[in-house]
Amino acid sequence: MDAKTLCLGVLVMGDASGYEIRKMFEEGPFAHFQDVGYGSIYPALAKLSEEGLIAVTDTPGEGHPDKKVYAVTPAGRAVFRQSLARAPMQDKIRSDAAFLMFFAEFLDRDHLHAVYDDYLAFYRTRVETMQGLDPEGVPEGRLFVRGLGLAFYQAVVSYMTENRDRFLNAGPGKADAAE
Amino acid sequence: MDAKTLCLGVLVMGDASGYEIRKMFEEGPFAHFQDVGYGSIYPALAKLSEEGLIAVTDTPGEGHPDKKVYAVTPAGRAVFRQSLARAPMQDKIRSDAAFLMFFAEFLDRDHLHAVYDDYLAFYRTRVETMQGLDPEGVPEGRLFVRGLGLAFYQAVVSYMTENRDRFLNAGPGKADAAE
DNA sequence: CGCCAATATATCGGCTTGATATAGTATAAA
DNA sequence: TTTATACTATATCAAGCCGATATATTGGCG
Repeated sequence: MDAKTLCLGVLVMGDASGYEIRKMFEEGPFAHFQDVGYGSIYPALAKLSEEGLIAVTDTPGEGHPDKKVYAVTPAGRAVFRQSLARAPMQDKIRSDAAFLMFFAEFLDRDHLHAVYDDYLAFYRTRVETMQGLDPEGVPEGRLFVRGLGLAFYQAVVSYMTENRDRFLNAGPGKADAAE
Repeated sequence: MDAKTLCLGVLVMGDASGYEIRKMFEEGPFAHFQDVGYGSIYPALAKLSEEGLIAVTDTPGEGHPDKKVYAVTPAGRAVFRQSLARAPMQDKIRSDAAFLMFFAEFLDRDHLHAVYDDYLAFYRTRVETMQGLDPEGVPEGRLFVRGLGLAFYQAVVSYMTENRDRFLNAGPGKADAAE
């Protein structure tokens, strides 16, 4: 999904500024399956404006720097729906921590230990945070996706808790002591 | 993890060509947590060669077009270990299918149905494929990461199987029938 | 013999990424 | 009071990545 579609997605749920859009992907409901940074959001909003798919309202002052609030136009809504109608691309997972654990033999014990526990702690926090806020009255799609994310995080936490000792106490392996 | 480090990772396990490196990320042991395309691999191999971290051997003929087989040098091995020593970046998941399901109200029933079942079928196949090959004699790290990937895929399959009817038969929702 | 699939290398435009710059506001410590 | 820190907010940029595409050879199938 390109940045333009992601921005439209946030905006069909309600008006927002670039900064607020970013937060949706950093901590909000999209945080666990999509990501976009400012470097993609601002150019995307500019293009969407040019194309007449969103409308801007300038809001200066009000206890914050000037703010540009964007709203989807009917044309934007139509384009968004068309984007969703296309077959989705395959999921992509990028885990540097997994890559690192794959090559456990190349790391010294302490570092591996630290990485493992940081990783596990991170996912544990994620699970707790998600369980904490129990959404009500939201459309079925949002509930479903939240549950999917939670199931995924819980699976990681379970696996890593159960296999921690076996993995960390495995023989040193000695990748290549030489060099 | 940048393309150079990913290539080094494959090469420390054994000599390979660019094409073979790609396959490691397409179907091989890295397929479920990393990805690199030719557009990153070939430039990376060129740079690694320049820097003396890998060595090339040209192998023409032999029942295939000419082939360049790369091998890590001792310097390359050292650099690889240093790369692993750096703190890993946060995991990143990009799921267009999840984004689509999040906005289920915007899709017509048949399309949503089709997307759902394709997605579920894809993960079911993944689980079966991974269960099929039971690796023996591989280092603990590889076993552990394979198990982690399997746990994740199984969680997705379970959740999607259990919640399928609830999700697909939920009220139409009517995103915005107007327009 | 033609056709398709697999092997193999390589490039390129467009987009994303991560870092950084800039600046106003708010809170609280020194 | 001044300083520092954090948050809100927009914006840009180089470096690198992504997906598509070009090119060419070998092997198998009907």
